Amino acid sequence: MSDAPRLRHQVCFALYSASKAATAVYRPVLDDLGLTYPQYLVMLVLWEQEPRSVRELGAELGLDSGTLSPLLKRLEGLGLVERKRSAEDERRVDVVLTDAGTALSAKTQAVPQRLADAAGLSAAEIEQLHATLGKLTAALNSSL
Amino acid sequence: MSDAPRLRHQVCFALYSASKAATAVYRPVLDDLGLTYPQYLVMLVLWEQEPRSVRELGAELGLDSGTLSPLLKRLEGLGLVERKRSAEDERRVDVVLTDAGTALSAKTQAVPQRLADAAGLSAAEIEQLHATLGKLTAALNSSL
DNA sequence: CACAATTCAATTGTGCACAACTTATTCACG
DNA sequence: CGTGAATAAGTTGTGCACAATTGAATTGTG
Repeated sequence: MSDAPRLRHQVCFALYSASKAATAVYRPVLDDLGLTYPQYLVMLVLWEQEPRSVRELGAELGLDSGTLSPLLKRLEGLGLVERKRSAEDERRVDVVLTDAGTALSAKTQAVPQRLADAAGLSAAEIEQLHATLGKLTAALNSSL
Repeated sequence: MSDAPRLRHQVCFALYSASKAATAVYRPVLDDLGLTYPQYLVMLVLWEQEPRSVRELGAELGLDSGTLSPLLKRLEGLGLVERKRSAEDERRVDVVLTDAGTALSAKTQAVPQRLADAAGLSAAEIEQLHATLGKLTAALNSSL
């Protein structure tokens, strides 16, 4: 019996639980903005730079068109983004922010602080966690 | 523009990406076993101790009956578990392993090693990551 | 230039996550 | 003891994640 892998010993489960807990902390704040967590991630990418094709968004976030297409349709329904076929390459769909989408950025300043407040970790621990997760994700993705 | 939170700086996104990458590493192995990752988590709990009520499984995994009820129905369909109303408390449903469910444990020995191999982190780094994630999850969950 | 291979986005289908609600059972307290 | 509160599991509905497929546009190569 003790030769079976145990739940509490699995780093994988620790990641899964931490990720769920983090999005749960964000949820009430994002609810006020009318966004889900993945929608917020897409908006973050667009606030940094736009227009972005569906493919570029997917590369940044690690999501495919099967996830992004309906998500972007919902963001468009909310009036936050617009989608239009690229003129140069008609395969591409460029996603741009509307005025409302751009304006929403100002209301999200407090969002990351929420996690930091609830984390119960020192700035140094956060920093190290962030660095280790980055190394881990890169190594895991390159092993596929 | 630079006052907007940026994707790469968000620990939340690092957790989200790492968790997805970890389950992606597990996926081909679990596919061979005919399990999804959440189904594997449920089996891990049952291999440690059974029977378990739906509520107990949910408490271990942080999942509610809305997620577990259909998942357990699928595990039952695979012939790995059985569900029966508890005799003492007819509100409860006890989940027990079938012989096939118990036997499956032997085939999962190599699963966690897969992640360790692909992680590219030292044992010490893994250990520290695990500890930090545990602290973080506990703090986040208690802040809700 | 023709046309096969590739790329991009969308769609379909399965399964997970979670909120809200329903129903059945048990518990608590008056 | 009886009834209202609490608890357990299930269902419904929405949205995300991902595999597989489709169809349109582009690219590369002969």
